[in-house]
Amino acid sequence: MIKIVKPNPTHRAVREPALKQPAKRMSVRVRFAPSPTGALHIGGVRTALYNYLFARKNGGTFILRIEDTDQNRYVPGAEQYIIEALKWTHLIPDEGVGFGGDLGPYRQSDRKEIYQKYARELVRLGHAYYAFDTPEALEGLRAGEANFTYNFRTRTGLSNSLTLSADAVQQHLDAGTPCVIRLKVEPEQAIRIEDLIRGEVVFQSNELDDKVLLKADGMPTYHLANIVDDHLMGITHVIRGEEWLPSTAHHVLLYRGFGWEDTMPKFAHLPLILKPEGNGKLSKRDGAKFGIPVFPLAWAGQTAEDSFPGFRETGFLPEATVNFLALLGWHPGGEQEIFSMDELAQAFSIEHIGKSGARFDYEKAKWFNQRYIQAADNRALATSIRPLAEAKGYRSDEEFLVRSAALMKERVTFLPDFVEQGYYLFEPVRTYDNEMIGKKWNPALQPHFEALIEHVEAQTTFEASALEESLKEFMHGRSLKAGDILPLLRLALAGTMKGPAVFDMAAVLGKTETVRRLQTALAYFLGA
RNA sequence: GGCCCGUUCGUCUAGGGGUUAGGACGCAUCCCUUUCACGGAUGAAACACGGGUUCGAUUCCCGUACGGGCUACCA
Repeated sequence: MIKIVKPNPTHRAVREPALKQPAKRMSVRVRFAPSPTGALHIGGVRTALYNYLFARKNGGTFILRIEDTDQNRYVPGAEQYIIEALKWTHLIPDEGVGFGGDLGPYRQSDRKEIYQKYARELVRLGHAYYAFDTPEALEGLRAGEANFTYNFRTRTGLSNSLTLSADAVQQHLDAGTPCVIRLKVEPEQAIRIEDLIRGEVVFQSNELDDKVLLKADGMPTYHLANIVDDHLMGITHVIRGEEWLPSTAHHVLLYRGFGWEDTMPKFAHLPLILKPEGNGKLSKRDGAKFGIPVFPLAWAGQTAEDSFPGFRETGFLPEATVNFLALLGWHPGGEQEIFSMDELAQAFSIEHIGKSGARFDYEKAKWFNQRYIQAADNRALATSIRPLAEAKGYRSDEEFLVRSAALMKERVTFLPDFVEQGYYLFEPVRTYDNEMIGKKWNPALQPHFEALIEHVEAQTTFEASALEESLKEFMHGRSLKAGDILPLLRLALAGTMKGPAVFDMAAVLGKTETVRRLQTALAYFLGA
């Protein structure tokens, strides 16, 4: 693997192109670049996953860059949330905020001066210009004409360094008049993009507006920051959501303007994740609407409306979450459904990413989780169950949890189900299935049941198969059918007809507890 | 409105000029099991529509419809 060492970009002269190596000889470098405006949406996790898998597949580098250039939308804690979410899903960046790396800083608010320098450079090169129009003035224009755009047609009648005299511009700059820097889009150009997922996409520059590159507060917009950073960080492939496709033409113009087109990254625009029902892309509000998590981790916002449950808290295993997400919009062909992270990385290719939006299928997500729980090691499950048991004040010793996990793993969907559906392994029966008791119990059974309790009490070993053998012998001796006694035994131990094999439950519960439950149940049966 | 993207079972998808259009989730039935699950088997279920091109289109091209995204000094 050839590692290209680059000098610190902040010390580099602006006009020098940073990277001259042909793209094909560079090792793959991809970035996940979320904005810390709140909890990371599950779609964002999928974007991170695809970037991660692409990097892994190609022996490349996966970078986390925080795009916090909008000071108004900054949400405290969001950055930490993003990092924690990536860790939970095992999408560990090789470089980035919180992960080191030589091409930082990786937080855009820490790179403000860099963008300003490049923005001015683009003005000098004639591909950008200062604009002094106030936001209010532009709003007024939009109010008058709904389709108003700041472009090659309208800019000649507006207040900017293209229409003002050099002196007037200098005066404004000296006086510190608030201004932005805009991209100067030249008309009559066709901009072709070779998208790795969609093929050729063509835009006409006449349709494009003169995007703001540097805002009046000195911060760059996404468009400028993204190009400057991708270039300085040596990004080879931009894998991002489809919502960015329309602005990619502007991005290409920026690469051209800076003279970086020969090292421009390749683009791959991912299809969106759609709502479970109805139209449109999955949004955070859909979580409450459909009663499903749409975030990897729970998020506690300022208000109840801004607080959301997460996959983790719902009881999803990270591996199942990743597997589910990976197949939402991508499939390698073939008939395999269950993939480990290594297998995903091995099988991954951008060519197999679908073009159309993928509906968020929660039933499928549940199925994956169930499969992963079934396949999980009992001891690993015990570790996951322990905090849940402790939270309820249940016993949580290793061996007991391991045995409980073994009994319940094939009938749960989520981690908390172990202590909720299977609560009777941890605490006495809360409610009995009266309908079933009505069907199975009759007073004539009382002496047999009493004898059963004695019989159980007399057991020397308390292991499932021995117990089963012994009880079957007991029933045979009294001419009782399994159907006469076993359902009642189950009801006594669990209160419900659902659950693990009775003898397994008895063994896990232990003799003392089993006898106690039989006694309690008998009293209940007699009273019922 | 304008620009851009998309459309195979209900859902996620495989496939690709000639296939009984394959798999998975979900659903239904059956088997296993004196519980519930797991597992196994079977079944119902799809190429949006209209024109081309072609001996032949679900597959290629063009329209239409429908869906989606973008259209900020947000990302």
